[in-house]
Amino acid sequence: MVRIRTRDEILRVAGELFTRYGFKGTSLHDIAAEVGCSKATLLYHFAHKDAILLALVEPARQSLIDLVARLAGVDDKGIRVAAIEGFIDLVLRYRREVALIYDVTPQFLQEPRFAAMRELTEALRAGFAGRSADPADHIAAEVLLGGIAAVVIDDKRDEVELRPALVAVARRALIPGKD
Amino acid sequence: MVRIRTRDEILRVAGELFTRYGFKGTSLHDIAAEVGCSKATLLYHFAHKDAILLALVEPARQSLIDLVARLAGVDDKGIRVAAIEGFIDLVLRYRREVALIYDVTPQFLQEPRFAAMRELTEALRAGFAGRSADPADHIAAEVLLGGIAAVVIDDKRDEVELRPALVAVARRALIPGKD
DNA sequence: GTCTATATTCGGATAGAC
DNA sequence: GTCTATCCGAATATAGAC
Repeated sequence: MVRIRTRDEILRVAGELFTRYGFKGTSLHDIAAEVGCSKATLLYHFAHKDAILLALVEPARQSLIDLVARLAGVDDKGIRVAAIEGFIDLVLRYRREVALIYDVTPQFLQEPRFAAMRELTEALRAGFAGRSADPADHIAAEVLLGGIAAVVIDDKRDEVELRPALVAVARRALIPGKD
Repeated sequence: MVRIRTRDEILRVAGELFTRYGFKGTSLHDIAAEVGCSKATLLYHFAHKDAILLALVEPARQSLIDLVARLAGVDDKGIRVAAIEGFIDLVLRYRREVALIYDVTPQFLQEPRFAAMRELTEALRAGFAGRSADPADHIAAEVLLGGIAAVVIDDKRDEVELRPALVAVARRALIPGKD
């Protein structure tokens, strides 16, 4: 039972170090030292360094897939509110993972498993824009998508304080006549 | 006259490569090969790799200092519009430099010359929030600041199309009753 | 000012014993 | 499953000739 615990411990430590020093700023040596094992042990549990990060962000990626699938079933009238609240809930739940993904972008967008991420964020963007074809709505959606992500990464406030403020600013910016 | 041209050429090439492959993704070898000189020549003109990037973003940094100084003289009534338009004009003018700064953040925020950048963006943030003390206004300002930066970095549209859309979404989001 | 050659450090990854 | 030892490549930076 020590076996499985080592793997979990690697993920825990790597998550902390990647968050604090960035992915490139954290070496296998750093992780091994903190875990109290050798680099070889790291690479017994994970094929390579990238695989550690992939494992860390996998739950967030799955949640994004679920959200996009759910939005596909929402009609045009409710799409903006559903996309805004769904996205904000998602990034607040996975703040650390969002920070990690932004840290390694765009390098990881070439990873096969992350190539599909483009389509996912594009679907989300369309939801923010209320499925409008107007470029101005498209741009506004991008501003909010990027801005909300930036805030959950940098801001130290907790989600209880952030959530209503984020929802409010997104609604003002994206839904006409709602302020 | 070849002397000064080599330095300029290094900056030109480094700007391209940093933009395309990122700062860490570009080695001195890469730059030297593209310029057609040796790594040693690079380090004759610049003390180290970081100095090349600092030189590239210096004009943008100066413009930000100027903008913040200008905003200090604007009264509360006009501060939000002045901050919004000033910031958007700035980042549209220095799109490449903004992308570079975001690429190397937060590592470079520890650089002495860039430590002051925190105060600068904080002043800008206060302007976006209309100098309000309400945390919700603070958060909304952060969303717009980060979102606008994200768009000028990623979006391929030209500034003629981006500028009015960015100003419009920022005004809707930040200035009550103006949509 | 520019070069070649090299020092040095560091990082990811592998081999093979236990 | 975990270790020690080691390899290999990459990258920044320096030394010294021209």
